[in-house]
Amino acid sequence: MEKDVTIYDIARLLQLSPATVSRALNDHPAINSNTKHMIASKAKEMGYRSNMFASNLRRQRTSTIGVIVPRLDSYFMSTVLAGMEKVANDANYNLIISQSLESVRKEIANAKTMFDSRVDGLLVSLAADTENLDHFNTFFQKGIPMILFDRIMPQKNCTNIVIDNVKAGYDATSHLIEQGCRRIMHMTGNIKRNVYEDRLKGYKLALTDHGLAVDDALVQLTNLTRQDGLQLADHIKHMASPPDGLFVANDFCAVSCMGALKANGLSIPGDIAVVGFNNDPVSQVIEPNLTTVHYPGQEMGEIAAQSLINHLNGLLRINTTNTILLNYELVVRASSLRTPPAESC
Amino acid sequence: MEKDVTIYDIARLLQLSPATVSRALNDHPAINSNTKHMIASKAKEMGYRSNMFASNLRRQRTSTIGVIVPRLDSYFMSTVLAGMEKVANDANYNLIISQSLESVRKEIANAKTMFDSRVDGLLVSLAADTENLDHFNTFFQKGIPMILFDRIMPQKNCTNIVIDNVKAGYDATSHLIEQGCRRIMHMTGNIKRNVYEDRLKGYKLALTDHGLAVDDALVQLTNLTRQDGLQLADHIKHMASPPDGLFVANDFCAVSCMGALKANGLSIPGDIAVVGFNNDPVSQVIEPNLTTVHYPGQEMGEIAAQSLINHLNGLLRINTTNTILLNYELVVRASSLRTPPAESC
DNA sequence: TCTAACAAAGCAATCGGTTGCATAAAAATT
DNA sequence: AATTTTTATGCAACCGATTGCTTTGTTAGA
Repeated sequence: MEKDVTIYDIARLLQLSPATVSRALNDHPAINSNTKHMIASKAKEMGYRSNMFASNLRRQRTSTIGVIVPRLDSYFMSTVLAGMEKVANDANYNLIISQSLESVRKEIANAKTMFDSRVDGLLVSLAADTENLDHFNTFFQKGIPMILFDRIMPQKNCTNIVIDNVKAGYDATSHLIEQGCRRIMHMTGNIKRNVYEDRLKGYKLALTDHGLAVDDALVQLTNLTRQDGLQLADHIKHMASPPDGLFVANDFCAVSCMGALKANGLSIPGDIAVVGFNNDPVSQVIEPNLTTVHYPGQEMGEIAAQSLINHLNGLLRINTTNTILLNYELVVRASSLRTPPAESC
Repeated sequence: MEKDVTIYDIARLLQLSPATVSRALNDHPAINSNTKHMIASKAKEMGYRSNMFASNLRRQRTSTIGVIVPRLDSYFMSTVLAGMEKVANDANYNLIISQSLESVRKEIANAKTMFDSRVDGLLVSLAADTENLDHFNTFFQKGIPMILFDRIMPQKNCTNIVIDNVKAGYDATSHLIEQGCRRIMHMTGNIKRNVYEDRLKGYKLALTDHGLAVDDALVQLTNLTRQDGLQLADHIKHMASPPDGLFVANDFCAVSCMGALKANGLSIPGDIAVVGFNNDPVSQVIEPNLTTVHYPGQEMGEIAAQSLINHLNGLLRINTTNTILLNYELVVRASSLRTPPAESC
């Protein structure tokens, strides 16, 4: 447990002042480059590492970014975080990650912890039941920047990073229609959340655009759990006129539902064509493989982190930008593909 | 962007010294309880929050725990992290989480970042190809405690938290044998990692204990990806004498393999009974539901974090403890259940 | 040769809590 | 009443890096 090397140690050995050492290590222009090299190599030799606390205390910043996500256990989220980590590391920022487990209560607690940890900025994807951003007011008041991604909510001075969920929902639904579906069911999550609300909007829009009626009995609002998937299959089984297409706002739930539908003797995509959302690896495990909407998590994470860091470094004001839309892609697989395209209008 | 409240502000208003305020806020016994209450309420009223950096700087500790895991995107890992977060929050510790993405290179970089962040302790689950713990030497030298969980490696002065993978592998294999399987294949991961090595050991032990020969052609070492699952199914298809039982060390891979096996016309569990590992939600999505080994991630996370924190608080020396074994459970589902038990020896 | 301009480095205060030691006041003991 | 003990608080140094301002030394220009 030997003592840490400080800039004072380096200064003493090199007969310099700590100020010079500090400036040299921070590549300050007023320091002679020979001196810089000498200091840098000595520091390395002695195994010096900067004391972030002293530095943070003086600088009044932490080089730490807080991340709050609903859950960590999705393929999508893990790619997002990988992207954020990459960018943050490169820029010498640390990440503090916490999960709200889809509950505002926990989200509020997380926000408080982040605030007390004095993060320089915040990257947030909202919990299912978050209705307002009041718990982030302390951040807004102090001018601590915050970026919302994926699960967003309009907010002054706050950049949002998303895909166009309306359009994605529209495309998914249109695809089913093109495959000959005429009674398309949609199961989605809590429509307090933009992602689900928007996908629902897109779904409805696609129906009307193609001259199909919107039937509220065909829209199921659930929590998108495995259980919900099973229940939907059961529900479909007992419907007088069951749907011939199904658009589920989440792959995992779609897959569990597919299993139950098949068990009920329905053929997919023959009797009912299915489209999911997110391109979770599970979509390629189920038989038939699930058609789904892919969007790049890694990229979303990178962009979110980079935008925040640029803002912190004064390179980009995030309050002038406001929404960044990323591209998505409808990945057509067997669960929805009826060949040849049925055109039985 | 108003100025932060400090203990000096509180001291001035209350006509006390900063020292008293500091002690009061830390519940120091030498401070009168009336004074404590007065200070506490004033602090609350003024919206005081402690400056962790000043505190850390002086105390020479960070109240931060570093966590390095192979990946975040598994159900198991997310429950582990949830458990850690819970315990850490309650004990006023922060978590810094990073993923090695199964690569030593990244793991080394993560360890360095953690070291520079001066975490008080480390919770680690090793990457697939980690062969030694040299990159943690800086921690050992400084006496920074480290606990390994799940993916472990024997190390002096380092508590390990695991399940008995040998026994679990043994049980899984025995279960298949009891269901009448006589040619049991085992697919596992990199056997540099204890979890896979041990499950393999258990598999072999079960075979010999039941008088079955160990056939190396029936042991497949892969990366347990979806692709590997598909390839195994293909391989099985072309085997002269195919197996009648399959034990895969990972649910996701097992499930992808099952899909391909079924596509090849094999019936599960009739032609081939399958057991996975981890009790991933996907095991309940596949048809037939997958028999698997469940073990409590949340609990593992809680125990790991609590042990570390106890050690940091001097309540428990982790170098005296050494291995904590958690219970697991074989969850029997349809993928392996042949009723009535076939006894065709 | 003398001064202006610039480059390089040092001084010392600062960030906000923490803590060993000293002190003062009150309570207990003789 | 005098002394010891206990309780409650204050003083001031300290943790390690940063930075505005000053100083010293050097080079260029007059």
